[in-house]
Amino acid sequence: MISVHLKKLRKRTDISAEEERAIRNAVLETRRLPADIVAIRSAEELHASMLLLDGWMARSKDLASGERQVTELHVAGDFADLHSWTLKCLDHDVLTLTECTIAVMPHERLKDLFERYPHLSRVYWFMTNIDAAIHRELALSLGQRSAISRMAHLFCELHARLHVVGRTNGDSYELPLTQRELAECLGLTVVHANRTLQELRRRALVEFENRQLTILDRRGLEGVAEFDSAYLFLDRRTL
Amino acid sequence: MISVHLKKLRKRTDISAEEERAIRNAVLETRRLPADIVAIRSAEELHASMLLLDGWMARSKDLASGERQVTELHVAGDFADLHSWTLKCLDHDVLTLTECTIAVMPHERLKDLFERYPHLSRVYWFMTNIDAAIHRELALSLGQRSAISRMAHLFCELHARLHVVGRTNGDSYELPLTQRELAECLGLTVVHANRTLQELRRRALVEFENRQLTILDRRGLEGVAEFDSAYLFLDRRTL
DNA sequence: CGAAGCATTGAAGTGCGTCAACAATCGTGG
DNA sequence: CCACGATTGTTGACGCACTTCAATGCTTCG
Repeated sequence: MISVHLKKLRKRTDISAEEERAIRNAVLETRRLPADIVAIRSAEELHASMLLLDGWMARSKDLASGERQVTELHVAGDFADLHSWTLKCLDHDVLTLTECTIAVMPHERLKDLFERYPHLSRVYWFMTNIDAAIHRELALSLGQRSAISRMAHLFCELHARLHVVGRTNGDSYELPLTQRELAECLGLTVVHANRTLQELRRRALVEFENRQLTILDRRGLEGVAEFDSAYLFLDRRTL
Repeated sequence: MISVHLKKLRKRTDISAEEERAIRNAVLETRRLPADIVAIRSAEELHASMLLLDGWMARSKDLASGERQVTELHVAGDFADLHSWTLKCLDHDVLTLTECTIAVMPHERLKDLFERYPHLSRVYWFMTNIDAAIHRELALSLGQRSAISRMAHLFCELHARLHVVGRTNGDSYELPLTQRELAECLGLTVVHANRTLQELRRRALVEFENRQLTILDRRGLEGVAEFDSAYLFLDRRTL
């Protein structure tokens, strides 16, 4: 199951067999989490990071009024909170959106792993830098893109990220989010997210039924989104 | 001059004399950059990172229409693009907002530094994680906060960050941004940024004259902003 | 001193939010 | 298997925060 994570890493750089063993040995246990729980509460002290092997998670922050912003979605292969290993506690909650399978990596083991394998230290640092790049693209969306462009952009990004880990089916992929959750990712109200989605359907850019998102017109969708995958750093490199 | 950077690090963790020497030795040269230039263009190949010693810089991304979003402001002591050492090229531009003094740290030397001092590797990884936390707080602002709350939040954040490096004067600090640049940080138009600023003045929360920002009512401002400095990780820790 | 950038103001428009109702779907227990 | 309550999706009417456009005065600095 952890192979989905190695797939993500190997899309970007070489990981030796020995390094792979070391990564696998850093896993304390594999666990299942039910859907719709707060897996990590903001500010709570942490001693392990969670590698998401299956299911969907989200990082979210909220205001006193209850308004919530999802700052990043996580799919199979993502480290949901690798940053907790230096931060010790998080500035946001981590939620499960579906039932999830996670691998638990104690911070102690991560420390050993990174000291023993400086290359892996660079690889994972690189991965957290990609996370930050995703955050910046989100800021661009929330600050400057229209609702329809924002939503189109999210659909493009998720396709690209899921493709890396082999979770797409042509131009289609499973997207188990409610419109409320979608709205929370996009800084919109549910009502407007609904209307925006309808507009994307009306323009024959996407379909979204039974938790399945299908991109009908890739060029068109990417055009509306001004999507350019460069910020996902999908090219191979030496680290 | 690099002492401002060490100040920032030592606010969070211990840096030994030997480590300090190593950091200083990683600097190839110190350089001055004029105001209002693109110091790094997005996607350009990089071989060194820039440590900002004096002046203000900004990371910015823009859309085809020319609309621009500033994703982070940088002040004295900040690494403007530490992430370029694993990313090789950036997903955003780096601009100078004022004349700047920077220390150039070649990626080769950073690699040596981090391999020789795993502790520093963790320290700098931690710093990039703080950057990401700042990004997430920005996403919350852009997605959920009102214009006035966003602006109040930015003023609070900058005060906290400048305080760490000793660049505040009580509740006052130099803020050499035009209203256009302020607007680009906040995802607003210049006109509305102007009106929002006036509203903050009208409520006697801040003054902003001659590039000098003064917080008149800290509690009030933090209240409007829902500001909580936890996401800046200002406490000391062992890494 | 003139030109260019910057701050400010007013009037009018609009994208998205709010409120409220209802329909469709889903999960659960009887 | 159906009944049900709860969650999710959809629609309409209306309101408002922010945008757009356009003009004017104010700095700043060659």
